[in-house]
Amino acid sequence: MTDATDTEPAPTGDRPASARGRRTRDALVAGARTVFERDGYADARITDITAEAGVGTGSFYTHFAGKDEVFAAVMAELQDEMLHPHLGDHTAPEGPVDSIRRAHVAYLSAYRDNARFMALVDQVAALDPGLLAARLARGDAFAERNAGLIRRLQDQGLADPTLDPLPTAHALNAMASRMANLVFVHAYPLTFDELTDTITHLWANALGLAR
Amino acid sequence: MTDATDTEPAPTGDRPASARGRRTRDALVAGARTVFERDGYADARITDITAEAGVGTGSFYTHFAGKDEVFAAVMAELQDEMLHPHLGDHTAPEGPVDSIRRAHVAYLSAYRDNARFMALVDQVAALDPGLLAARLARGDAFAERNAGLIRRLQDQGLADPTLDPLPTAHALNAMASRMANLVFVHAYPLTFDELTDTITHLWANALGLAR
Amino acid sequence: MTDATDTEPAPTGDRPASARGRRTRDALVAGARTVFERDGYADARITDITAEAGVGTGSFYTHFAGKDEVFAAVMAELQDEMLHPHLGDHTAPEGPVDSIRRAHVAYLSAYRDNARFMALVDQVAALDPGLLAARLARGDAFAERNAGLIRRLQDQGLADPTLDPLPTAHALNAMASRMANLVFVHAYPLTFDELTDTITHLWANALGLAR
Amino acid sequence: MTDATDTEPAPTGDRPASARGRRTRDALVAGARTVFERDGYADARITDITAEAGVGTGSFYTHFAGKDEVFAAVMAELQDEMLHPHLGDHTAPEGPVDSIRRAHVAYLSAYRDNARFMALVDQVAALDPGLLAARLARGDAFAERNAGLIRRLQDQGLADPTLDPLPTAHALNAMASRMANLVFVHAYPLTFDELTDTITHLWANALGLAR
DNA sequence: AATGAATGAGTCTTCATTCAT
DNA sequence: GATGAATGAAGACTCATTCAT
Repeated sequence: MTDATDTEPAPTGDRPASARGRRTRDALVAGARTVFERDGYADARITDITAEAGVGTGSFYTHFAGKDEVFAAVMAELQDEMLHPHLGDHTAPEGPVDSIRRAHVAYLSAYRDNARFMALVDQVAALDPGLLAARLARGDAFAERNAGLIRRLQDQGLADPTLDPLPTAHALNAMASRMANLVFVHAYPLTFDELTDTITHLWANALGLAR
Repeated sequence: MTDATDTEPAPTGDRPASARGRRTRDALVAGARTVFERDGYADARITDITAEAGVGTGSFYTHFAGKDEVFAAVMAELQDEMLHPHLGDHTAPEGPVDSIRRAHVAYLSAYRDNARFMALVDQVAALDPGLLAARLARGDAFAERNAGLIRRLQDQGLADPTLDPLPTAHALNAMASRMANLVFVHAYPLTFDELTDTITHLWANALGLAR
Repeated sequence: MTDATDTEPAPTGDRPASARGRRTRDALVAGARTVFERDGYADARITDITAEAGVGTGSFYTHFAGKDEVFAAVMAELQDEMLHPHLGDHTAPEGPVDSIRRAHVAYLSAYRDNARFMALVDQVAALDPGLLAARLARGDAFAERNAGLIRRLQDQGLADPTLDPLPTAHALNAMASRMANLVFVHAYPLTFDELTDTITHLWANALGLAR
Repeated sequence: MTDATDTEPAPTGDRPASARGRRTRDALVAGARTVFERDGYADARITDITAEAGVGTGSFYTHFAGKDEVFAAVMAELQDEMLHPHLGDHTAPEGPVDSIRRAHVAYLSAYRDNARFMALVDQVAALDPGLLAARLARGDAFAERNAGLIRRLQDQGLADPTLDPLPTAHALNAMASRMANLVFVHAYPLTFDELTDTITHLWANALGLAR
């Protein structure tokens, strides 16, 4: 990765040790998010980010190696809010359709609240190989989780047993995330509830849960 | 409105009149596609495109106003192959599931054959407002068409009557196009047939066609 | 050296084909020489060179990849004037001491006329591995040539036979070039004739030509 | 001249009073030498030097005003080892040729042991007016000393009386120092003894000592 | 006296676009 | 219509230096 001549301190995504450093870094991440959402990834200039953060130009490079790295930092900040539906605990008193609805309400709310940036993530992932890999890995993890649920529903005789759980999970997740994009980013005219209903309904039908 | 000094030819997307002009323009579109697929949209330089096309730098501007315009020209080239599933004629002797499968085989084949560029279209649409509008409009048209089919199936008592046809069509189209992206662009391990089966199966289930 | 992804036109030291290109390149080389002599190598800015040449900033990169390359071009321009003493034809009617004097007069005149730049060559060679190699190779070639003369004088019984010709040639060349530097660059108080006499005298003595 | 706001400590080359300060300064000088020898003068960064020294960035400026000053400090460290040949005492029992040889053995050994840094001194002298003056002054002093010897040898009838002692001393010193550079820095293939012999031989011949 | 994060002036370099030939 | 050298605005990035702790 690095060789003997590489004596750079190599800024990483790590939080800085000192309180001052942490403050500057946080300001940069916040400023970056503002600028990214306002100007998009390609048009965001480093100096706009530092100006927005109220720090000097050079300070950017104390904390990040380049635009891609701040972007990753902003993404990381959102990680927890941004979990794809993982359908909670299927043994809850609620039925499977309720589980599916609840998970999507959580996911779609998070997407709605961060819509501008979520759109960017899709866009930028296509440009940056590192981000792309991370995003695909995350998609795999979500699908794995949901595939587990599907498998259990099949075992209980509740879901269509002829579906291959993993590809099915991928496909249904894709449906949900693209619809979120369409509605929250591109203002497709659907209320939050209509969106939730549509997705829940289609998941339920697709898995053959309906009766 | 115009005066004697206004000599701008104002390049359009129109085919040039002269044979020489047409040849140059075609070379540029072909070169652009190669370069876009190789380097992506953002990293594609005008001079790379002209070099690939084997024409002079300046000739680019005889035919296009900028990168976005060549991109649109490449897209136009693909337009016909690239129709989303529009499910043919539902009165055909085949059943509705067969119609759905046939439409997706057509769509997925086209996507597979142009995977690299299709990925770009998604990417670039997010960058360019003009392209975005065009893509959304196209998505709307596809969805409208499929919504018509769904409505007819509902009228015939074959499809779940509680589904709202238009949002449903959008959602199921989104599922298909994202899965195509996942498999053909990001090499998700699914054969062409497995992909077709999965999507057809999920469409059928989601619409409640299954018996 | 280059890999398959390297599609750059890669500007070289070659003269450009078009007359316009040649004019621009010549202006840049001339401007570079002026700026280098005025500001030194490290302090010479690309924009100063282009301003001096009366061309746009970008034009620099049409012709050179960087500061080192213009510098090499300026050096090449001087190559012919800047031959180290190669002592002419030893069979001339003049005696060996006259040959030595004549060669040094030529060399020292050239050095004097280009003193400012010659000083830079020494300086920059130490910074740039490519230039260093070129300079050492040139020094080797000069020494080889003079070693040939020394060998012939030894064969004729005129020069000290116990001297190893090649190291001797290197050492005496070094003496001449450093003295030229001292006098013409650092203004050591010696007239041109005094310098010529001193060097010629020391060469003659060192080779054992004196009687 | 000074007012209450003038609190600058004005760092000098002086050793600091406190033991801690002395330790830091010594570490910086040692680190600077390492970095200079590794990266050259122009590419040596202050932060590289402090990192190498294991001290904070700011500490550099407690002890030095800039890169040129550390460089001078490293040079000063070498001063004693680095005396040009000053030919000892000509009244020693040994003959003049032996004196010359002995002096060059001392000089060349010192050069060899510090070759990397000696090369830098030449390079940097050309960049920094202060260092240049110091180096020229030192060269003058060495030449003066050797000119004294030459004068005495001439008075004793041992050396060519037609040579002007001072320019001669400069020229022969130049020859020795450039050959040392060629052999020890640029790896010209000559053993230490061959180099010593060549230089001693040429000095002796040039001064007309031979018989 | 030491620290190291912050600073921003200073350059290099790229590349879309123009236009004389 | 074609050409490709010229252009210069725009931004990324570096690193010597400062200064609050």
